[in-house]
Amino acid sequence: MKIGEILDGDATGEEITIQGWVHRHRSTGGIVFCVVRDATGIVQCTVKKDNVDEDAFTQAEGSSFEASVRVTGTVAEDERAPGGFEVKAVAFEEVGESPDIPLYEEMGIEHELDHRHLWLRSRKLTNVMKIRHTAVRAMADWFEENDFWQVWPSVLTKGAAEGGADVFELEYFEDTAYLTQSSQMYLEAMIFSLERVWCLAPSFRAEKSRTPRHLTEYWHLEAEQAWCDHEENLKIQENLVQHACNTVAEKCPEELDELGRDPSTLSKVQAPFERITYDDAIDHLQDEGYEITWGDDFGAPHERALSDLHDGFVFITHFPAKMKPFYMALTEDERHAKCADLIAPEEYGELIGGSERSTDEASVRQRLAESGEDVEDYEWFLDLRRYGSVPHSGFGLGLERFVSYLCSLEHVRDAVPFMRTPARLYP
RNA sequence: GCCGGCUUAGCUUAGAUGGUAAGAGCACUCGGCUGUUAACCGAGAGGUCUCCGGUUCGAGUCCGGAAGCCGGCGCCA
Repeated sequence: MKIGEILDGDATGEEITIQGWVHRHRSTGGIVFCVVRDATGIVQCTVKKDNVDEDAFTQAEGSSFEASVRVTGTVAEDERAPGGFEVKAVAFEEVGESPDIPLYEEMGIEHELDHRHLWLRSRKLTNVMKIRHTAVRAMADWFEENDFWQVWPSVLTKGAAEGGADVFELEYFEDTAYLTQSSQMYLEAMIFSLERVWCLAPSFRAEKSRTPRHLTEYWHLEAEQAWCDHEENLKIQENLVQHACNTVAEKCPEELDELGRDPSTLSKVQAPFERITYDDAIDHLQDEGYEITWGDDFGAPHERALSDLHDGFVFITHFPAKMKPFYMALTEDERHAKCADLIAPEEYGELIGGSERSTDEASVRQRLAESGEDVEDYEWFLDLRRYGSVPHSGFGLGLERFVSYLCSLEHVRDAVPFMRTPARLYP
C-alpha cells in the first residue's frame, strides 16, 4: 500500500502493509512513534509494546532516521497524528539500517551539497523533482497538442557553436569535439521534414559563472518552427509557459505550498505577456537614471528594473543587431534583430531567448565570418539556407530557471538533482 | 575573470580589547518514561580551533600566505 492512499482516506479501518523510510522517530518507552515516508507521502506509525511481538518492538525502538522499514497495521483517523491518519502497527520490520546518516535539522550549504545524494530524500527536493516532472510533462503535452514532434539531436559537436570560448572540449579519437551549448542548429535542420520540432537536452557552458542562475550543465528545452515569424514565435512561447504554469498549479498544489509558492500565482499566469522593445527599454532606464546607452547589454539591475515594470512575464524584443549572433533575422533597416528575451517575474531573470532566423545564405555567411567563426564548420548549416529555405523561428528555455521560478527557489542548483558548477562535480 | 565574506566537536554554532572558560544546542551511547509532534528527563563520550609561516613570555583571537567553500558582478538559458 502506498502512503498516499492512506492519506486519501482510502484505507481507513483496513489492515495494510507499507514500505518506506523512517522520517521521524520518537519513543516514550511503551510506544514508538515512527513517521514513515515513501514516494507518495508521510504517515505516522504507532508501535505499542503490547500490540507487537518482542522482536518487532525492539526493531521499532532501535530503528533510526532514514532506515528502511516495513510496517503492517490498521489504518485509523487520528487527530493526534500529523496528517490526520496513523498506522497502528501489529508488525514492524527494519529492512535496512541507517546508522548515523549525515543529515541533520540544520546543515550548511557545503555539507548539504557534499551529501546531495542523501539530501535528495528531503521533502524540499522531493517536491521540486515532482514539480519539475510535472512541468516537463505539461510542456510535452502542449507541444503534442500543437503539432510539434519531439526530436533528439546530438550532444557532441564539431563546431563550437555560438560564442566559442566557453565550451567544454574533449578528445574525439583523432579529432576534437565539443559539448553542445544549444541544439538549435540541429533543430533547424529537422524543420525541413517535420516542420515543428522540440527537444529537451543538456547544454553545457564552460563559463565560470558564480550566480544563482547559472549551471555548467543545464537542461535546455528548445523548439524550432518552420513557416513561423517573430510574432508567432512569441505566441508559442507565452502559450507554452502559461500552460506549464497553470498545469503545475493544478496538479501540485501541496508541493508548491510546502515550497512556499502560492499555487494561485501560477494559475493566474496568462498569455499574452507584456512586451517592450529594446529601444523603449533603454529610454525607460535612462529616464529612471540608469547610465546606459543604446548598444549596451542589460545587466542584472537593468533586468530587474524592467521586470519590476509589470507583475508577470515580460518580453524584451528587437535588440540591436550587432549584439546578437549571426543566425538571427534582422529588421528592414538591419539595425535590430527579430529576437526576444523572456524575463520571468520576481527577479528570476532571463528564462527564454529566441528569434526569427535569417534565411539568407550570403548574410549568414558574412556575419559568421565577422564573428570570427570557422565558416568551414558551418557549411552544413548554410546548406539549410541553400535548399528550400523557409522563414522559421525558434527559442530555448532554461529548464532549471523555469523550475526555480515555479518552486520559488533561491538557486537553480536545487532545481536539478546533481548540480554542476565550476566548483561542483561530485557527487 | 573581478570584488567581498566565511572556515571552532558528526552537524549548526558562542567565543569585545591576545592571558586555565574552548562552551552550547542537535545527533550519538547508556538509563528512565504507554500518545509523542524538532518529545521530554538524567548521565556519558566526542576538539591537532582548515593548513603553512610570522609577531609575542603567551595566538581560536593579531599579521602574511595558501586551500576549500559561499555571496555579488560580468557572461548567458
